[in-house]
Amino acid sequence: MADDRLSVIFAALADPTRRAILARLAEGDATVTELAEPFAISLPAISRHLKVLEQAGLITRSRSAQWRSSSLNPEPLREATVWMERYRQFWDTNFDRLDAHLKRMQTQTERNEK
Amino acid sequence: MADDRLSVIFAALADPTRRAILARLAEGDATVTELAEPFAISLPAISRHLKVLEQAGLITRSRSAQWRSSSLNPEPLREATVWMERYRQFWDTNFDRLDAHLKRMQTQTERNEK
DNA sequence: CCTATGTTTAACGCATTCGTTAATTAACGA
DNA sequence: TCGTTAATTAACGAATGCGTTAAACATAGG
Repeated sequence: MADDRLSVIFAALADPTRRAILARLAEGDATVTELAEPFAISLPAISRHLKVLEQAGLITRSRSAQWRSSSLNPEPLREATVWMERYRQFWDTNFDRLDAHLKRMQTQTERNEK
Repeated sequence: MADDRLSVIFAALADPTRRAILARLAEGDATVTELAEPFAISLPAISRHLKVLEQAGLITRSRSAQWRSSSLNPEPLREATVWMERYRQFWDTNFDRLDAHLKRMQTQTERNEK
């Protein structure tokens, strides 16, 4: 994987387990064990996923006694979205075209039904 | 890599060469050779990148004689953004300002094009 | 100090990714 | 038909990703 920031962010998001972890953290901070609970994979595997998310800046971590709490940091998601914004105009216009197309189809169908 | 749709999309975006190809295609369709030109990598490597982008649905391809033209399909970017929208509420308050800024930019661009 | 609990690190295997060069396929055009 | 151009496929190697189990580390608390 390339080591530029956006690549690291997208690569971190390219795993469903990691996206699920982010979804869980959106509901509140959690320890490693809590985060691991819904998954059928080992604790070390979760630990690695957290490291990936941390390196992408998507989570921050704090220690309290032997527990390490993770919390969501959505800033990289904003960065990723900013990058995609360049294409928004593109997809909006495509949608307009698709929408118009669908409307024409509908009109045609209605005519055929009469 | 997991084979769910979002994972495939994010994985496709996790490579700077592929993102550069998308950026180029935003300016208009191009052949494989044209797309390869800015990069110091071989044509087969570009061909593979295009395959990855195609499988992610980010480009569509057409053939005319011996040239294969690629064109941007931004729909998967919309999907990725939709996924990220869930986290928008967590984003930096600066984001609202940025978003407003981007919207203004777009409106301005649209005006300029008329 | 010893043990239990939470988490990470080490060491390994397997699959995938990304690049290469060489060979192959496809289509045009003299 | 033959040579040229465009692109893909084949075959290979090095690096990375993701999982495992076993061992190590860190802290609380009797």
